Amino acid sequence: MSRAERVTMADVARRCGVSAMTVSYCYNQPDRVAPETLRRVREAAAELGYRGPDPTARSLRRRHNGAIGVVLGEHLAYAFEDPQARRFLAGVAEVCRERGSGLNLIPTTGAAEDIERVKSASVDGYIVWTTVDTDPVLAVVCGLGKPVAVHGGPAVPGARVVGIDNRASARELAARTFAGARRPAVLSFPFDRDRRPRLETGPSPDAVAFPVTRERLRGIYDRLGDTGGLPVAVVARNDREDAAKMADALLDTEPDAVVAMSDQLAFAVLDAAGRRGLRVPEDLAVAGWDDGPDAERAGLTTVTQSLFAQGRDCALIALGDRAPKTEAAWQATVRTTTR
Amino acid sequence: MSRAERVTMADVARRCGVSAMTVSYCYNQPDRVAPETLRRVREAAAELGYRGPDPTARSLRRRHNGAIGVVLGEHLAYAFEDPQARRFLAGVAEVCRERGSGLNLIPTTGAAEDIERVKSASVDGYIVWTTVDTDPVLAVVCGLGKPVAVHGGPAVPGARVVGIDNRASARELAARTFAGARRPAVLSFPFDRDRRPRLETGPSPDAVAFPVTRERLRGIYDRLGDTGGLPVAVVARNDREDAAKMADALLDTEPDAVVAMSDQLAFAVLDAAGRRGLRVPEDLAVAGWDDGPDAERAGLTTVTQSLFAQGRDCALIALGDRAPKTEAAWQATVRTTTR
DNA sequence: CTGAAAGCGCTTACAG
DNA sequence: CTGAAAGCGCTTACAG
Repeated sequence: MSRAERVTMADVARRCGVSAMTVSYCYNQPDRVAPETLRRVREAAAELGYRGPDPTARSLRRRHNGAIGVVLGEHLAYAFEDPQARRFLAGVAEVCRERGSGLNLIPTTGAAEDIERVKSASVDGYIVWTTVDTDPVLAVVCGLGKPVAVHGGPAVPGARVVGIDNRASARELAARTFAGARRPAVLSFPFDRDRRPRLETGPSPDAVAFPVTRERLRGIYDRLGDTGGLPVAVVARNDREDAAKMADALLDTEPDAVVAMSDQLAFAVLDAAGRRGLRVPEDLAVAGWDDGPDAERAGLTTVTQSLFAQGRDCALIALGDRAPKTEAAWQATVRTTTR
Repeated sequence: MSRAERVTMADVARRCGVSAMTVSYCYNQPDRVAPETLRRVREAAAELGYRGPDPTARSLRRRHNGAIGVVLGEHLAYAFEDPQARRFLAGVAEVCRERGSGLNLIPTTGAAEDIERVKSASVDGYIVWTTVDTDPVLAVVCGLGKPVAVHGGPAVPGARVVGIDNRASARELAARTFAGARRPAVLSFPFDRDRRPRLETGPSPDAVAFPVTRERLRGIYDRLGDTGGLPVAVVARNDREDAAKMADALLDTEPDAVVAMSDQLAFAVLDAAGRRGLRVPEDLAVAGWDDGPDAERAGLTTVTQSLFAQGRDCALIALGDRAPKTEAAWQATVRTTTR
C-alpha cells in the first residue's frame, strides 16, 4: 500500500540513458537486448522502484485486455450456491489459466446500473450465464463488438449459445421416467426472474422466460401428449434444501413419476419421498439432469452432461476462438430411480 | 460478435463537426452540453455504430480501473466448494456492486505464471484469500503500490490483515469444549499447501504454514498445557464429506472432546460419531468455527463470525478506503454439542 | 542491438 | 456552451 510516486518506463529510460523502447524490450523481449543493457535497465528499475509495465497502458496499446467477463444474472452468493454453476465457472477458469487470461465476474441484479458495469469491464469477450429472453443486458453485451457466448440461451444475434439440446434430452428423459406411469409430474426450475415458487397445472411452456427451462418443459410435453392436468411445481432456486417445500407440495398431488430439472431437485424429491416412506422406483420414479458426483451414488437416472466442458467452450468462444464444432454432449443415464 | 471497424470518439466528432471533447462530455457530463449538440452527437454515434467510451482508454486516462483483484490460492472449483469462501466473496461482491467496481478473480496454483497473471490484472487493489507465509505471490502483490487486504493472514508489510483473533477464539473455544474432557483432540485445516491428510500427535504449531490454522492451534495449546499426546487429524479441504475419513481416524483415537476448525469439519466429526453410536455431548463434545446456517440447526457450539462482513472489509480496503477501525468480530456461541 | 516517432482512445483543466 | 492542447504509460513497425 506504499503510495509512492508512479514511476514510468520513461523514468527508467532517463535514469540509465536509454530509450523508453529499450526498457520496453527489456520486459517484453529481453533476448533482443544486449545483456549489459538489460542489466543496467534492471538496476535502474530496482533503484527507482519501477513496478513493471502498467497493465492498463499495455492493454490500450495492444488493443487486447487479456480478460473475459462473466455476466451472472444473480447475486454472487446465489450463483455459487448452484453446484452446476460452480462446475461451469471452474471450466471457464481452467481455460483462463491455460491462456493466461483474466476472469471478471459481473453479477447483475436487474438494476439499471448493470448496463454500465457490463460496458465498463475491460474485457475481450463475454460469457453470459443462462438468463431470460428479455434480459436487457443481453442486447448491450451483444452490441459491444466483442465475442459473446451465452450458456443455455437465449439465442440472440451476435452471440453463440453453448448447451445441450434441452428439448431432445427432456423428451428422452421423460420417455424413461414416465414409462408405465399414470400420474406424471414435474419439478421445475424457475419460470421467470421473480423466482416465485408455486404449484401449477399444465402451464404453457410459452410463458416460461428462461429458455433452458422452457425447452425442457417442451420436451416433456412432446412426450406426454395430454398435459392438461400435469402438476408442475416451480422452485425458487436450484438447491436441494431450498426445494424441499415444493417437492412436498408436488408429492401431495400423489404422482408416481417425477421429472426434475436437475440432480439437486431430483434429490429434493427423493428426500421428500423418503420422508413419506415411498419406495423408489416402485411407488415413485424420479429423474433429473446433470449427473453430478452425487447422482451415481444415489443411483439417480439423469441426463449426463458436463458443465465444466461447457464452461470451457464458452471461455474459448469469449477468447475469440472459433466456436466448438458441435452442440454440447449429453446422454440419458438410466439407473435405479426409474423403472 | 460483429467485428466491425472500431469507431472512436474522434470519428463521431468528425462526423458531426464537433470536437472530440464535446463527444466525451456527452458521455460523461451530458448536462454541460447543449441539448441540440447532444442530440446530434448521439445521432452520429448511432449512425457510425459507436459503442461508447473504451473502458481501457478511459481507465488509463483516469488512472483508475474501477476493479479489484481477488487472489485465490487454489483452483476456482475448490475455492467455491468452501461455504465460507463463498460467503466471503459474496461480501466482496456486494461492495463491488455498491461502488460500481469490477471483480477480477485470480486463481493461483503455485505455478510460476501466477506472478505474471497477478501483475497484469488491471485493478486498483487486491484481496488475497488466506495463504501460506511463504507464498511468493504475496510479496509481488504488496510491491505493486496498490492497496492490499489479506484475509486471515499472513501479515506482511504493505498489506492489511482482516480476520478475527484466531488464537483468542481458539483459547476460548477450547476452554468450553475441553471442559471436563480427559482425551481432547483436534480436527485441523491443512498445515501446508500440499494439503496432505494425516493424523499427527502433538505437532508443533510452528510447523504450520497457514497462519489461521497455526494461530488456532496455538490458542488450543494455550489452553491445554501438556499437548504431547494430543491427536490432531489434518484434512485436505474444508469439506464435510471430504473430511469423513480423517474424522474417523480421529475418533479411532477415542477422544471425548474434539475442537474442529470449522463447522464443516465439526459436522464431519458429528457424522462419524453418529455412525459409531456415540452420544453428543455425553460421550463426545464437538465444536467448530463459523456459525453458518447449519450450525444453529445442529445445535453446534461454534465461534460465530461473519465471513461476509470480512469480505466487505477487504473490498473496502482494496478500494482504498481507510481500513475498518477494529478487528473482525467473533464470539463463542455455546449450544448443545458441548457439555 | 538500439532509437525517433507515432499512436492506442480517451479525459482534464484551462480558456474563451 | 465548446475547443486546442497535453498527456495517461505503453508498444510497434521501421530504420539504422
